[in-house]
Amino acid sequence: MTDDHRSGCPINLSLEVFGDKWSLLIIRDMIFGGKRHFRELLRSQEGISSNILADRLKTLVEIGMLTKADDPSHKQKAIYSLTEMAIALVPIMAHLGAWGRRYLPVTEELSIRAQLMEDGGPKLWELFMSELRAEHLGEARPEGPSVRQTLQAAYERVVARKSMEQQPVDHIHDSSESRSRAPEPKA
Amino acid sequence: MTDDHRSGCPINLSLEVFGDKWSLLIIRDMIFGGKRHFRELLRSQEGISSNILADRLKTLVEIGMLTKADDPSHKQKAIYSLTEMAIALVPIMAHLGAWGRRYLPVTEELSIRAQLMEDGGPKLWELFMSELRAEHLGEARPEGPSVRQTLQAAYERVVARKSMEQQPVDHIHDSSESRSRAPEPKA
DNA sequence: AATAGTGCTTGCATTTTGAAAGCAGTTGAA
DNA sequence: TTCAACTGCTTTCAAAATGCAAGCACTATT
Repeated sequence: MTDDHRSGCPINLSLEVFGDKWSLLIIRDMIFGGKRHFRELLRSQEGISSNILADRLKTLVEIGMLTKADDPSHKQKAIYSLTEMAIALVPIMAHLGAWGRRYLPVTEELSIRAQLMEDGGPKLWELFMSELRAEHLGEARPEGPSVRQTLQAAYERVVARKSMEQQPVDHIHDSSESRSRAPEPKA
Repeated sequence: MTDDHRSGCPINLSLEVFGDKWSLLIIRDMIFGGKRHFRELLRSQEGISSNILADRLKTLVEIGMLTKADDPSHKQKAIYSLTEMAIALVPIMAHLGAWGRRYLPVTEELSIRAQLMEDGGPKLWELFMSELRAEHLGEARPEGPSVRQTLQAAYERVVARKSMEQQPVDHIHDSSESRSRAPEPKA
């Protein structure tokens, strides 16, 4: 049972599910990064540690946002899949990305996907969701180029351009991350 | 300063702002409940404790989601106001509510607002946001009936109906909360 | 036979959360 | 003028969550 919720409010219940700093990032990496394995998810931008990842994956499976299965190619590999419950978060991800892009100090390369999602609007989100259903639930893959690959390509183009602009040569002498908003104070 | 973010990803940065169990509930109570004072916010459905509330309000003000001002009517009262940054969360609240309603064990009375928001769609959200800008930012109030009052009235109608349906008489003999989905197993 | 994965688990220190009580004022009614 | 109720918090201390580092029992590759 364990039906001890703080209240039956849908917003509260949603927060009980992913009101923490990691759960949504795992879903994000599965949706936008196409990650399916533990070790892949461990290499997140934000550096989740293995015990936390293990705990969250377990919880997400219990809740019904993910399913876990054996990978036929490797006896020790597990494959995690999104359920419809998790795929239904795509619009929320898009809104969160748009909101963060507008009000928070995002970097250009890590927010280009959010921008494309925002520009694409609900139609693109639906297409992406169909694609995810194909990948994770065995449905028929929609026609046309993959949304995830399109987003990924845009990301890589930004990374390439930025490394050209700032370091056309080969020696790296600075590691400060450039933000796409709020340029350096003039010291 | 304190620019130590885990990454410049907009979803990550959003979670750094309200990736916890309480911050969004405070915003929810201000948006949908019209609450502006500490003691009002303390009486949340979920029972936030005063130290957590104080801490979150402080953080939300620092981040720029809220502003704090003296209440002219009482020398010890503070009034909290939403900024545009917080008002821009209305669509996310709507999506979160819709998602929770679909996948989690919500109660009917606490999810009727979410249903009306979902039915109303982006047009209603925009109207609600205008109303909040009037209330919190001093802009001109949109014409027509108040969205919040409409939602509140619907909530009260459900509460009234449910208390009629289940307890037409006066003695209460059961305190189990009825959920609007997942009826009791037939034991 | 050695090396590089595989999904985790185990300690253990640090940080965050949470319930309860308290506090220095202010206000409104008797 | 006294007093109870109310104001936005703060303090205390226990419990829970988080996070880093290391390790583990395998499996697959070379």
